[in-house]
Amino acid sequence: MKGKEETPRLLLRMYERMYRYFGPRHWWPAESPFEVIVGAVLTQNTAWGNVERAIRNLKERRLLSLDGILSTPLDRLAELIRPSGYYNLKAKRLKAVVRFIAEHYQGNLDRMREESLEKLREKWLTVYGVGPETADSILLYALNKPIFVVDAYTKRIFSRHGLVDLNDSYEDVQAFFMRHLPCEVQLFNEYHALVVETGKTFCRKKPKCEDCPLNGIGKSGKTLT
DNA sequence: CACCAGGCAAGTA
DNA sequence: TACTTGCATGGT
Repeated sequence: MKGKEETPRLLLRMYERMYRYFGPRHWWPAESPFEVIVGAVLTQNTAWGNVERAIRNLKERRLLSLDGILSTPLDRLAELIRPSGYYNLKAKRLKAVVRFIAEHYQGNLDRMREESLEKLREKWLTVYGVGPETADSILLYALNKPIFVVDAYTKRIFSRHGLVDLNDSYEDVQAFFMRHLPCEVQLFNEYHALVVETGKTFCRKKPKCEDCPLNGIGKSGKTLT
């Protein structure tokens, strides 16, 4: 009864700690909403640096567009995105994604933005290669819809602090954050970006927990793993 | 050298 | 519903 009511303040304090440590992340790093969508697929279980090369390859050939990806043969597309890993798989996924945008919205992302968050999420989840995190990343970072993005770092960090369970489902964890945080696009944008930065910096194989901005906060004063 | 990164789908029990 | 496996490059 009393612990539940302070969760919102705790989550905001953790946000403040990360923000003061790292500053604004300026996510998503892309020049256009379409580039966000492509990046969201390419970064699946892949380091962002590898994605940047793949995106650069597409840009150099001026193929980073709906028509560009639609008209590029599958093998050719796979070759261009090779640095991002899983390239055969991701080439198919990119094709499915651009087909979806073309067929349902005439290739117009502004039109897509007019639909409700709930409807869009449901539709994106039917697209081949688009799971919950990719769908939510697109909704938040390409379409500016207020939804909280969960990833592996989110589960690691917040389960370590005793706020969620490691084997909670994606939607469980997402519901936790959306229940306790103000529903604001800008907050969700910065929050997830800061979680990823914190995870990358302190929560990898050789964690330097002693400098983590989240140390000693909340119920578990322990360090991250 | 092994291990892992801003997941997902398909197959199995 | 809840595991398991394949997908693959590049950095540490």
